[in-house]
Amino acid sequence: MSAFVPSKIEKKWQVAWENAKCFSAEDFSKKPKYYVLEMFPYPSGRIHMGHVRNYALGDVVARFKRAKGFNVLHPMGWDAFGLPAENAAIERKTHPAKWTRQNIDSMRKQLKTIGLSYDWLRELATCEPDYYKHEQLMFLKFLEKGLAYRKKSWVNWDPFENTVLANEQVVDGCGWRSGVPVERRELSQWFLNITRYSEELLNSIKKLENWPERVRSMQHNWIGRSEGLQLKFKIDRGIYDYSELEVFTTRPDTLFGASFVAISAHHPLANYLAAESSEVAKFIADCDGLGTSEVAIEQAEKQGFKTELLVHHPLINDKKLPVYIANFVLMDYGTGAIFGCPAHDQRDLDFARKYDLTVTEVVCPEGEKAGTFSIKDVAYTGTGTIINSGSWNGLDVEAAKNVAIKEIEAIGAGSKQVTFRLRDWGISRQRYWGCPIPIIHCSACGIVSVPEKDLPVELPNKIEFGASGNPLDNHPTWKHVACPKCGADSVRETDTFDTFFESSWYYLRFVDPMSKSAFNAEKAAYWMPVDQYIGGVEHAVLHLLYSRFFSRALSDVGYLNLDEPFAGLMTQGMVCHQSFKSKDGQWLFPNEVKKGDRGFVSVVDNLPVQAGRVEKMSKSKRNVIDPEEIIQLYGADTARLFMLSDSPPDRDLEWTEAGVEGSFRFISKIFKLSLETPPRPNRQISLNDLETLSVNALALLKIAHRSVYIISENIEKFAFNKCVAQLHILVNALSSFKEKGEVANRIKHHVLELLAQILTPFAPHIGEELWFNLGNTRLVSTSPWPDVFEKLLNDDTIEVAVQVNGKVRAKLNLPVDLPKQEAETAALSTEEVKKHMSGRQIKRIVVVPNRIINVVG
RNA sequence: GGGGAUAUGGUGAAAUUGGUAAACACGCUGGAUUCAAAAUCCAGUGCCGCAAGGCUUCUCGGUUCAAGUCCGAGUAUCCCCA
Repeated sequence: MSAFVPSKIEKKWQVAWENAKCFSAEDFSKKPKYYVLEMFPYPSGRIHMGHVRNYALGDVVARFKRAKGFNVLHPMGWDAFGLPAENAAIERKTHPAKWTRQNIDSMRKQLKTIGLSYDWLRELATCEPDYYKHEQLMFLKFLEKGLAYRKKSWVNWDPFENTVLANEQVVDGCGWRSGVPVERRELSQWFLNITRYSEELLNSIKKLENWPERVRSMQHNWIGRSEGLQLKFKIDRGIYDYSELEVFTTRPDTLFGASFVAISAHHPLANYLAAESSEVAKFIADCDGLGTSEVAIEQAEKQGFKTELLVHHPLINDKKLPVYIANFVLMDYGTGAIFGCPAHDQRDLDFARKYDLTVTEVVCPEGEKAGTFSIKDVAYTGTGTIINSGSWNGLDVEAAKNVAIKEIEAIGAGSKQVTFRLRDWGISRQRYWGCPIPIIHCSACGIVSVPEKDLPVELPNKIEFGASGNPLDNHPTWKHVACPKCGADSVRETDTFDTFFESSWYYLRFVDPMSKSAFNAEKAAYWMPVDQYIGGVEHAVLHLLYSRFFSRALSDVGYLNLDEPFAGLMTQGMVCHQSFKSKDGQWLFPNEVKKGDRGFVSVVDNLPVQAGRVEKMSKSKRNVIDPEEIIQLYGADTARLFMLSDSPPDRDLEWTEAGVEGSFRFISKIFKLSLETPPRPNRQISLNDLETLSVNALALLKIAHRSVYIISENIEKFAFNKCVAQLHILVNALSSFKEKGEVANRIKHHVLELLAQILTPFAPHIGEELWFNLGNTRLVSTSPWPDVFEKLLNDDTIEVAVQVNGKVRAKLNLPVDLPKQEAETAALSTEEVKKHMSGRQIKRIVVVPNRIINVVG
């Protein structure tokens, strides 16, 4: 018998699929449409196991839906702009475009060895002018509608990468890629007005029923809506044009506990003061060292600078509060100014203790007495009864908030206000390898859009890297251009878009990838939304939120009519592997380690190796397995099957050698079955044949049809691990079916065909091989999903557990739906029940039909 | 500090949503085959016990004829937010 060599069959079927063009999506087909999309990869040069898992998951869905009669769109492309290409350019002296395109070529080649059912005709790469020219036009349309604008703003500056980072790209005060502490700088930046949709983006989360709850709540928190009061404090002696200071608070109920007012270091008032006092200026400069992330600011020690200003408390006559400039007040949240109520806010309390300010308790928790309750080092932020607050005393916190707002509104000192945590999206990046922003700066006309006929603004091909700063800005000629309005010498915008711009609309380009416009609106209406989107949970906030914003913004400027781009979302867990460290503390690759008699040892010197945690595969920890090697050794089907076995998709998966071997054994077993297929019978079996079958043949047939049913159900639920378990059950049943003869062969042939069909979404190559060896001429990848003989799903008898006082004492095979009376009789007549009930009275008998009989005594 | 998730054999995990806990797989043990090994096949495998039997879903308590599943309190790990 010939052994199973995956490379002998896999290539063959990949070519067959390509020749048959069987995975092409058809625009406007009569079949119902289904759009399944996996997050497209950054072309780093090689695929990793995370990709294999992601795409194996998507391919199960795509192949299943296709077999179920859907017109499936399942495309793949490349998120091709980004910093690594520039780093590679510096390190290896290759051009980013060349490096990127080579990477795409080798990754495409690798992906094709996995046998994924993509419509490759729709492939796109975001670094091609044919792609990015459309987003330049989108940007100009956003600009016309006020959805894009330019403002000076404080940004996180990564001094290593010489670029601006979004808040989300700052982790623990450091750049997410560079790991270098970020600084604050003020720059003119382009912004997209995502906050215009804050309320809408928040409310629509409700509609995303097929998204994981976890992602929905992360988006909810990220947008961060809060209701509160915006109120004005009168400044005791006005300064410049300031006679009032406007603050925002979510706790208007604590107004009587206010003991100071604090403004951000970037508040305009602080700027005025800095101009006059070098002390203030120095304090503000210190604050800038903090970065702009909320976490960094929160963790830093609270510091303030006491100004000479005082403000009047709006509700207490003659009460004046000092004004501080404080490092923990954010300029771009609310009004950039707060009032501090130390008793009921921890930051305010820390601040008050440090600067010796009064602490007045105004909320009394339940169980405390108004006269004796006092705050020490921990602020009380819970609910309770209002005290020390004049006429508000006795109200609860919620009621007091409403009263406070009403009273402040009545005296004209402020109004109810809704504030969001979500900020507008800064999209300017000081980089070469991104989409140029189609703007020209003219000294006479100001900011001028590049006329549509001049699009795309392409990146210059010749470019120098290495000097600090933006390579485009350093380019000798590229930025110099005549103003489209007046013809004067002008300069181009040299910033490029944040690469999240490209990924915010690529799902729309797949709908119509050859279009001269961004995409055809009818095609978008046909295909959108994406029915099932699959990718890593690390994009739970940014990419998904930006995409949700984009579909709305593009609709508002006339591209289409769509709110939510992704109807269904599935987030997959990480692919993990054990990590190893040598004696001298170096991380080791898995193939540098072997299992010895006592734990792990190095393959080089047999010295013991320290086994580390099982954690996400990463280059830095070297606990990586290269998919290409796995596919060469075991084949794509094995790799795919392993990815889908055991762990549910949303959980982390541990890559183990033993597990892969197991999957390989299973695929080999099916290969063996495919070599011993019975001859193709001259007619298919039908329900009429059932009575002529042997017990074993009927049992096999039942298992097969149940498998079809169970696997169909579980694919819909993404419980692919349960599907694989059921495939094992079916294959085990087939291997132990030893009957010979014409009838047995006909059953076996039928069951093997079912197996080929339900196996194909998971392991398509061996599926095709088996299907072909059974005598089929059409590809299994294009065959419809098999029908279930419903009749075979149920048995005549069923095993029922007999309990005495809740403990299982016996098991009975009873006819399905046996009347309760008869079930009781059957149970009571068993030896076990008699034994355990001896000397007891029967109090009651609980009968759950087809499940359980519980005798209580 | 707030919010959320998870906790089941040696391991990854199932459990028809309140009804026979541990399907399926890995690993392990024994056997067959082999000169030997690999591969393959057969059998066993939650724990304690020779057995009868008892115990078992992180811990403690509760509801119920019946709890992995529901309720209350706690512990541990992870994630998000501050």
